[in-house]
Formats: sequence, structure tokens, C-alpha cells
Amino acid sequence: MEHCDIRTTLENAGLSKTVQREAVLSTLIRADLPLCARDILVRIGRECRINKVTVYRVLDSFRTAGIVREIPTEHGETFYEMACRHNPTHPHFYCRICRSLACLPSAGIEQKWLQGIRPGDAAIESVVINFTGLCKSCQKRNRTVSV
Amino acid sequence: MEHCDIRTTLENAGLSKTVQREAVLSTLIRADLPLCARDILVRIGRECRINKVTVYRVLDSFRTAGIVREIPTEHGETFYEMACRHNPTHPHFYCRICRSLACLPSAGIEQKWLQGIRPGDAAIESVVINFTGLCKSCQKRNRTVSV
DNA sequence: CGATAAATGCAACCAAATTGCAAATCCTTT
DNA sequence: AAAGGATTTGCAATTTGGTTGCATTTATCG
Repeated sequence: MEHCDIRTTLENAGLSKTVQREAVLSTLIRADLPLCARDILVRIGRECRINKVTVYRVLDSFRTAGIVREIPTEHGETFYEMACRHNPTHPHFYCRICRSLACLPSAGIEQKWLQGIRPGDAAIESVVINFTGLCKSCQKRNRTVSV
Repeated sequence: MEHCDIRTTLENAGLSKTVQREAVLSTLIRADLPLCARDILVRIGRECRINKVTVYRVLDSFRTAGIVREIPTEHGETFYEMACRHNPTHPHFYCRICRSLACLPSAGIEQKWLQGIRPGDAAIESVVINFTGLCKSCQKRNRTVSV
């Protein structure tokens, strides 16, 4: 998969270039699925000195700049993924047991969907389409346990 | 708007009848928009003695029994609404400023959506379609402030 | 390089939700 | 109606994801 360039992404977003921002952005660009703040902290590890608070603030600046998308889940963890041309909007699947988030194929229905919605007077900034249930491995595990 | 009957709803769900469950269910049935645990506690007020923990547990039992739907938001609050024939699935709008949740007309596209999605091996239990942005009054307020 | 604005780290804090356990309540069986 | 066992509730304490205030460090621009 093709990736965005870290430096140009930050520049285009008008964000100053810091090691922490580069680390978070690099982690998100390399990731093959959405990550939460904790995931990002773990993945950065000793690569660079970074604080939990900084991760949240960096993610917030990315969201405001529009370079990441935010996907809230039922347990209060918020996941993030790149919002670039390499990663068009798509729905997600969240497993309520293992709390993993997976990307689903978009089938390109979003647009038709959106056209059918009349949001009244609200100014819509983002749409989240989220399926929840049990992932394959949790189905298996649950079945085994319950018997 | 027509409403569900409290007792039969509990009976059909196989849930024993307690004052607390009746109070929560009654509150949700009467509500004209999704409520979070806090909302429910406030609305019940002195009507019946009920603890915060009980509200969460009651809501969880309702969700498991399939009589309510859960709508998670970006700030970690989870909203609940009746999942009965009087209240078919529909998308919601969440204001990121005042944190209010409003119901949007469904336009009946959910089903088409579902048909287009291939969730792999996951067992889907629910779908949440959530628009986020600024509600009318928060747009106005924000504009005034920023000028 | 030096100044100024912005970003970071740390500690403390907050709010939503959860857990463990004892007390109260429900429901079935006499 | 009373008893007894299972379920539900209340309370206190805890967990968790996220936020705030402020001092220190770092980036950026003249």
C-alpha cells in the first residue's frame, strides 16, 4: 500500500514539525488498522520520548487539521486512522469482547447514504458508520466457554 | 406517538420486574430522544430510589435482552433509546460542543447498506450511524464568540 | 544567535463506567 | 401467607480513558 509522506503531510496541515508528531504520524501511516491512544503509545515505545498527554494533544491537532479520522467505540476508547487519499472513508467493525476495530470494505455506498439524510440545521463534520458484534475468534472462544 | 407497555416489555424480555427496571424503562419509553445514564438518573429523580450503578446494570440487561439500542459518542458517554417497533433504527446527530444527541430521519437506507457490507466472519449485532458536528445553536454561539 | 510563540512532560484531576460484597427484594414452592 | 434460594440493588472503592494547569523545553523566525 502506498503511504503519505510524513513531512509533507505535516507541512500541508500547517503543523510544526516535532519528533513527537512525526512519531505519532509515522505510527498511524504504518498501521494497517485504526489505533487508539494506548496502541500508539505502545507502538512508539522507546523510539522516542513521548508522554500520554502529548499523544492525545497530537491526535487532537491531527483531527482538527483533518489528517486523521476519529472512530469512537462503545467502551469509550477512541480510535484513529489516516484520512488521506490512500485511505478513503469506510465503515468499521468493533468487537465488543476483545475491543478490536477492523476496517470493512466501503462498497461505495456512503455517498448515496448521505444524500438520503436531512440533518436539519446541523453542520455535519464527520460520519461514523460502525458495526458492532463478535469477531470470529471471540465467537469461537465464547462458544467453547458457554458449552 | 404510541408507546410500548412496560410490563409486557419486561416479560417478553424475560426480565424480572423491579421498581428500578420499571423506572428506567418508563423513562426511556417516555423520552423523545436518546438518554445517557446520567440523564436517566436525573429524570427518575425522587420517583424511585435508584443508584447510579443500578442504572448501568439495568441498561446492560436491557441491551442484552435487545429492548434498547446503544449509541456511543465521542466523549465516552453512551446513549440509549428504545429498540421497539415504535422506534425503528435510524441515524443520529451528535453535537461535539453541547454533547446533545438528536435523531435523524432514517430514509430507510439501513437495509440497503447492510446488504452491501461483507463483514467477513464477524457476527454483527448492531449498526450505528452517527453524524458529528455543530448543532444549530452551537453554530450560532460559536460564530458570536469567534468574531 | 536570541527572542517569542508553540509544544511537551508531569502531576493532579475528572467523569463515565465497573467491581466486590453485603443487604434487600423478587419469585417460587410449600 | 411464610420460607428459602436466586436475583437484584446499594454503597464504597476502583478502573479507565481522557483532560487541565503550569513549569520546562523545543521549534521557528527575525
